[in-house]
Amino acid sequence: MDSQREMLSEAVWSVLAEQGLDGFTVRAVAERAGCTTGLVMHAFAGKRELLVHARRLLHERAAAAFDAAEASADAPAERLRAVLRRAACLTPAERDGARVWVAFLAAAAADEELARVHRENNRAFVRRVERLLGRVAPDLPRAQRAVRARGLVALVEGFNALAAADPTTYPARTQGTAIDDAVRAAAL
Amino acid sequence: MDSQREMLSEAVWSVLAEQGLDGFTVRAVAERAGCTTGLVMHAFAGKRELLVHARRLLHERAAAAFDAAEASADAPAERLRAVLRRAACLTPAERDGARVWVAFLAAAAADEELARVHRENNRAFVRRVERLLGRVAPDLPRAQRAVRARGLVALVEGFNALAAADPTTYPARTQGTAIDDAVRAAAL
DNA sequence: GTCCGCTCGTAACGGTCGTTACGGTAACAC
DNA sequence: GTGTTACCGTAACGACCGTTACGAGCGGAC
Repeated sequence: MDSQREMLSEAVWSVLAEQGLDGFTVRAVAERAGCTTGLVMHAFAGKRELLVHARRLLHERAAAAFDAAEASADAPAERLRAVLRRAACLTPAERDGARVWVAFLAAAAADEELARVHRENNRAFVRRVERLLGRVAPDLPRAQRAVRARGLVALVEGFNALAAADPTTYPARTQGTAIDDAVRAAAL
Repeated sequence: MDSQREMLSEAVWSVLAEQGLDGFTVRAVAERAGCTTGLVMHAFAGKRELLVHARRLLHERAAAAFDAAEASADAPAERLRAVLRRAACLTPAERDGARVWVAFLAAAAADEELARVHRENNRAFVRRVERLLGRVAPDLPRAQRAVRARGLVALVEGFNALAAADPTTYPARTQGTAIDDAVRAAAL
């Protein structure tokens, strides 16, 4: 069943957010999901496939959230701003997502398939930002647009990584205004 | 001996850069250092202390490199630019450092002491950027300076994290020009 | 009612982990 | 030369890991 795989992937997120990569074991996921390792190993071929599915599902949900954020505004600059703010983890609940993201990134360092999934997802996000930035500043040369889009992505993901470990130094208000400033600067 | 602890910490970096957090075992570190687990456990009380020492040493070396970068220029804007470029991992050799940084960040999610060390180090870096930015734009209100400094730090660390996993999408030239643009925008 | 196939909990296996205990050995005082 | 001490390699222990094997339970086909 596919809904069970999704439920298990959500358990993976929960474990990663709470216990980090070290605490991510098949047993911990099973306990979090309220089942035993038997179900986990029945739904997935192994631990690696469990991680990859959770990573892919995370991206699918994020992409859907970005689509909704885009549709929530009309002005090009407002659309870009809405997507970037959505990518940033500004609420405490979303901060768990940032911890999960860092865990996936660290896991990708030793797993080529996870690294490939990460690259695909991040490149899709870069293309989205490039497209939105192209609407905001149509006269911007392609090369400059590529640089500025990557800068915006790095800013947001950097905030995510840093706020996951130190939310006091990187509160939501600071992230929000820094993102707004960066969007304004990129549009010039 | 203290030089042995440094040598072991360098072995920790090497293992983290090459095999990630999963490959970080006491045995792997010993093999990389050309010794056995006996020496490792004699030099450190346990695996956790080994990680913490490697993290602290990484910060000390980075701080020294930042001091040197600051001293390499006279103009305030140039100093800020030099420090931020030093913080970014632009050469292939430095990219290992970014992978190590991501691994430490992920490990800090489950280890409060590692998280504390990370926060201390990152806050020190934020203060450094704030101080340099204050020289570049003395009239900037304190609150705005705090926001812009954190934005610069997030940009650089975001580039590090993203380039560690996908150096093709985030080449050195792109990072460098994005950082230069951001410094210019922050100085206004 | 009976059989079958699917689901998933249970138990165990081999392996690797962090850590501990112990012994060999080299350097040094005398 | 001999005793002492600190260093560190060796081996092993208990714990926990991913994975496998197996069987109980159960709904559907006929």
